[in-house]
Amino acid sequence: MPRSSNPSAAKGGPVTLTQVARRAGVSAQTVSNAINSPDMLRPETLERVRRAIDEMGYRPSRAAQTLRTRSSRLIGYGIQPALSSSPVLDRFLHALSQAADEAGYRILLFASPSGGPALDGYEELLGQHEVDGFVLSGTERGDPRQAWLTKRGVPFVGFGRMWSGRQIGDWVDVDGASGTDAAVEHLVARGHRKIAFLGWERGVSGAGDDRAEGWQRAMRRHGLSTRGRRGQSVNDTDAARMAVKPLLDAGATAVIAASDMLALGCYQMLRERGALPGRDVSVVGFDDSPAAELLSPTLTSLAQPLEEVGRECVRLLLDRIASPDAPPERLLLEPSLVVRDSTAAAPHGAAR
Amino acid sequence: MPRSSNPSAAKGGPVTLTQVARRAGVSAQTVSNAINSPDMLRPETLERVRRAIDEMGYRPSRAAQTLRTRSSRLIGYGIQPALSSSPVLDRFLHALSQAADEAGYRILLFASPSGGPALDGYEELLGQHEVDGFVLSGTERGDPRQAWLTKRGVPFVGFGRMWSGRQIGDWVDVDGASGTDAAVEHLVARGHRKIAFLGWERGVSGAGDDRAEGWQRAMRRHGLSTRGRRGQSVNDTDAARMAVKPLLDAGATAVIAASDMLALGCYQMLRERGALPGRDVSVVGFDDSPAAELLSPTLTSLAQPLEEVGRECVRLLLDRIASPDAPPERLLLEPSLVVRDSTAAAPHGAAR
DNA sequence: TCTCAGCATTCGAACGTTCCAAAGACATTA
DNA sequence: TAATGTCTTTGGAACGTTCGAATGCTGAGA
Repeated sequence: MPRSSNPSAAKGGPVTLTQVARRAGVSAQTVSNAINSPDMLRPETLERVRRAIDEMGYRPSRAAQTLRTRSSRLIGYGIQPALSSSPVLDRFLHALSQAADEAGYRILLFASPSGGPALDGYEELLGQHEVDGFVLSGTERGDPRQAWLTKRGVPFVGFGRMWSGRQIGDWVDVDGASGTDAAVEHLVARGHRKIAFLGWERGVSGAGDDRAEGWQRAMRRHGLSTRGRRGQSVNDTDAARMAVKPLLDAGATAVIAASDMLALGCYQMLRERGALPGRDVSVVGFDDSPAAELLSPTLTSLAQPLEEVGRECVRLLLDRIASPDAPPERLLLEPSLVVRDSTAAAPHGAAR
Repeated sequence: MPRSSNPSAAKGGPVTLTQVARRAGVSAQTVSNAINSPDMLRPETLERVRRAIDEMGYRPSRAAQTLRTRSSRLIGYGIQPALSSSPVLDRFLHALSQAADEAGYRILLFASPSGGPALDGYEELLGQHEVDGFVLSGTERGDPRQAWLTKRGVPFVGFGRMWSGRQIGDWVDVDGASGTDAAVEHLVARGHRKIAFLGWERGVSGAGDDRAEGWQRAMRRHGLSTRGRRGQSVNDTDAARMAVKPLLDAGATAVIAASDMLALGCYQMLRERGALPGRDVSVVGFDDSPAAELLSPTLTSLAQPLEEVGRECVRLLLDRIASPDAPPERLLLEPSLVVRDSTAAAPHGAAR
């Protein structure tokens, strides 16, 4: 017999444990056991209970479970207004939500006001015992949240490491340096030697410095000079356009940008000079934003493994909830280079 | 005495209603009343109870409230992978979350699989009585969710109207036609006559057809011809680049695009022809995505009032929860034209 | 036959809140 | 004084689940 489509709406309120128990001819506790520790039951009884559950379309009430077990199976996430306008956050949120679902948890959103993360929202969710833990993102320099949560013994995981001071708590992050390093490898393999880096100003963004660092170390490893090959700009196509100019003037045959937005600025300057990205100068972006695929020529970019980040955030958080005193766990994941049309072999004669 | 910073962590479990009652020298019920219907208490008693609540840092347990009142004060939102890659959704989510917070509700996320909205997630949340209602977005032609939810009597509000068949349930939407109409007005006031529209293919997107419609009616109102002024493209800068070419060849001095992405394609084609957006040809985008401000020249674009949409979604949903049988309410909000550098007076001599 | 495990199941209580009905306090009126 | 009414407060039960301890059942060993 197929499960009836919506028994609970048919009459009265929702189906309860006790009703299922009556139907299966067992006690309520046994039905509970059938769900939570099935191997405690005699196979025959289990089968009978399961049939009753199925026929009646029973679903345990989350509220009652939460009340009794003191665990809501909810993860709090403070959503910030997209000040950084990172194309990453909403994809991350989907990945996070999916990973949580698979673990039997859900994401509970609350609005974090703009202008620095306030702690009020966290306090309120905790006070009402609504969540079992938090996932933080958009962590800034001197972010107070980690210390605050640690002090109260609240489980949390950050997406993003601490960029200043000592590390606190668990986190998952993407290894930006390793990404730009791989981009250099990719370009070197295609004959490029004069590889420039276009990033943000030094010191304002930990992630930005990290990405520059990877480029630098890979260049050094190949014995290539980085002098005069590093440009700085704010995250704005026009500023990027200007910042990339001296790099091109110095003969760079490839540019690695710290974001797709910056890469777009490179595109504009190249167009102005009558040069074609890919054919004349190779360009690599960072984040693999939706635009990367839509630009023409399509943009080679470093994709953050957001699904994996989401999965690992959930895993680390659940581990932390299970054992609050275990040593902190930190995970650095590799971005992957998505090669598209904006990178190709170095123009002949420019190789050295 | 200031409220102690974290009483519940100090010792034992969280503070309960009964503990507060004991301290204030009243019954538990009275404390409950102090919170839910304060004017039932004698002012003197109320004051005493309030002090106790404050001193002990009491917060009601959401789980117990939910169990007793059968209302979780949670709103479900099925988050979809950003297939449309609309820059709108994460800003909407923040607005929604904020509006919900202000009404004492919260947003509960669940992952909706890609490739069409499946109903499983909705079923599961309902079965466990986790949410009081849903907010839908990314509604497509023939979306089954509205009918399904209506059949089970579940409150919901859509962000986006039904584009095919008859309207079902409450919704809030942005009046795209009114937006493009306003864009035409803006351009006409600056002397433009040959105003083209670059949209998506007819019939694939209700919102797209709507935006075209507004352009068309405004043109007609001003006695301007639309023949040969409408271009079609998929949402891709390269396709847009090609699609806008014949429009420019036909002498258009302004282009209204159905999305910022399409507008970016216009920029590219203009650059190729040595023309400058704003000075030579005016361009208007749609959605006011973060990129609009970062392009150079900055892009005039139609901004959706997302904060208002979020607020109204919550309001309509709560109304629906309060009175399930009230007639449906539908709201069409106006986008606002954000004027930047890509629109200016028509070049002299091209005015007619 | 009796005792002792081991297993499967059940019983009673508890989680923290709100609903409902009833009790108490107090002033007003007959 | 007793009856009536209004305003404030209280007691007991219930929401649906899981915890901990206790029960009944079965067969092995003495």
